[in-house]
Amino acid sequence: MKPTIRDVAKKANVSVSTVSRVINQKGYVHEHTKVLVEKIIEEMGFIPNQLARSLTNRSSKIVGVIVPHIGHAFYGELLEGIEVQASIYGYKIMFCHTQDDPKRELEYLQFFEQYNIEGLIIASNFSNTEKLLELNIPVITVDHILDETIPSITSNNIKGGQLAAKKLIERGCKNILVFRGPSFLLTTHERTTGFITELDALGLHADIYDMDLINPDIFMISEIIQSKPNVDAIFCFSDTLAFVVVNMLKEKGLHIPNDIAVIGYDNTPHARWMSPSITTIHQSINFMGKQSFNLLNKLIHGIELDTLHDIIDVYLVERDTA
Amino acid sequence: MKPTIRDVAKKANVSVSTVSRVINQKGYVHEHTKVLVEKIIEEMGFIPNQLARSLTNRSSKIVGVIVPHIGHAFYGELLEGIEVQASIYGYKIMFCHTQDDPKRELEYLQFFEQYNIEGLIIASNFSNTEKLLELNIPVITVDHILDETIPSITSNNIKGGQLAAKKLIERGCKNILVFRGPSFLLTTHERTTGFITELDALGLHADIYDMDLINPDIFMISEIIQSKPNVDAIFCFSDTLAFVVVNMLKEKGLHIPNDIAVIGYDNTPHARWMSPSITTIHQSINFMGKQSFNLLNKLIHGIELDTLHDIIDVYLVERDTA
DNA sequence: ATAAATAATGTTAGCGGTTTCATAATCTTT
DNA sequence: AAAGATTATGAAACCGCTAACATTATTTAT
Repeated sequence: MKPTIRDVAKKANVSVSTVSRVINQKGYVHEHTKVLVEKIIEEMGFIPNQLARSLTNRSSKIVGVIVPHIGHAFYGELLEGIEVQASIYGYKIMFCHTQDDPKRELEYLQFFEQYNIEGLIIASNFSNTEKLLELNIPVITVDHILDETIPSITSNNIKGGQLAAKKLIERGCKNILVFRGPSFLLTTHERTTGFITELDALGLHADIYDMDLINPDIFMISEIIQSKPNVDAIFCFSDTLAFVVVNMLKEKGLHIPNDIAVIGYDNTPHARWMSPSITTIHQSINFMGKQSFNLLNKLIHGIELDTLHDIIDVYLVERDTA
Repeated sequence: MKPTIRDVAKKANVSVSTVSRVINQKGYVHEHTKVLVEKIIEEMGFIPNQLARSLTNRSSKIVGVIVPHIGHAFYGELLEGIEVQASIYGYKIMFCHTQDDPKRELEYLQFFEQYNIEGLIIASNFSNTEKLLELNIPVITVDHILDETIPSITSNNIKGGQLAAKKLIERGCKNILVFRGPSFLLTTHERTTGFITELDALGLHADIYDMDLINPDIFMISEIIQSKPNVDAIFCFSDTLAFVVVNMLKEKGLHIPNDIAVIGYDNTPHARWMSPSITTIHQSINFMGKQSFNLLNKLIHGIELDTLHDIIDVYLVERDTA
């Protein structure tokens, strides 16, 4: 059986509170006894039971993270960023991937509550804002904004759209297609807005299509490209999409970027490996993850925020497709 | 403040033990009082505190998962599989990505212990087998075998190698290159063995190179291909690698698969989207994840195992590169 | 030297549950 | 109707730890 604080106390011939003081480095304890207790802790391999600790302090040192799909590169990287930062501050993360199922979201919210989690990071389009606020713990959202009052970390999607537009304008493109994401996402709207306003300023126009960013509908894409023979640029809202598009255009014998330019989004490794390598908008997903935890951490410790909604910078990575 | 079991008991005018019996559906409790208590639980929104529960039962309902990098598609998918299955059985998962740092592994092992995790799934090349066994909880490994006594879920890498070899032999390839993974991985050896034995049987030979499966060294690959002008097949141990290779070969104006055939490994989405689409060995990573949890779950509940080392089947996905 | 302040340690009551044991109420059985 | 079995409930100890409070030992100040 694992040794408890009482076992240690008995062996050290002191009271449990003294041992507790030693572990927590809190309150008075003589150097002598401190050394002794530490030696015995070491000897017995005593590890304080965090569950019991949490019960008394109501601080579990756990934060919850909700993502739609952990298997997707974006969320994996995000989670990695969050976890790295969390571990620095001694926090463990408990995660849930909802698969966009509101039932799972709710279920997990309960689980999290049962474990006294100290804060919650939401990267899914959570449907139940009220339940969230009932939680009475700090909550933040990442990559989207659920509510004006809930702090968030988002990417500068407007700038992302603008950068892409500027690049295409600079190339002299006039006949532009936008393969954007699903219209219910804030990111989709922001990128579109950024892109369109730049074009508008020059009286240019773009045809916009809603797509699945993760599992591109190859047939649909093919149809669209087929039906628009004189398009000279396509702005894709994910590298995955750009990837499929570039392959398709090459198949048709079109020269990229001379006949048609392509800009992707995300700067995934594949964008660099592709030939021609894909010009894309870089988002620091990992950094967003880190900042998410930092934000939550401030909230947990009652540190005042400079901004409720932090926006992470993006930049254009110039490569061979535009 | 969250209501506790005592709050419920008071409001229902019963003792805490009765409420406990109701929550756990255990022991005698009159139908009347049961209904009453349930109503009040509902009313007050009472959720039993799992931390307190764990303390008495020593069952935290948490399992730990250790992966090297959560940001990588393989581990993301694995984790997704594990989590889906775990949630079915009411288990939460706490994970750690070690970034191949043994210090982080040890650190997390301690954390896990503090939280009384009930079992541990290891997908990293854990360095400290003794510490692991000291843990006194069920441990399994996935995608590799750490120790003959530690149950595992692995992929049928030997068959994977064989399938690739058979396919290339069938195409009449004679001048074969293998871009495999790092030599310290079991998977690397198994796939190599499977591949080579098939070739050996026909007196064929292959040149083998060790590579980083995740961040391919583009320059090195290019050098090798350059220096071997009459190669007619390349077997890559990851789709990522195959991806880079295919792009490079296309660049050189070689026809795939007629001039040179390529087989990848993993069956990632990109393999399908690439043009030409990549012939590859499919591993059900998600399924491996599910099976990992199932295996661990059996161990946790003392259910006897049929096999200590379960091997998940693979198959060849025929596409355009071979 | 004595009071006051500080340091060192122990006792004990929780935290929010589960569980054993005791007791009371109800139902069988003969 | 009395004894025995079954059902229903409560009191209290305990899981492993923290923290408030009490107590004693040691300094420091006057």
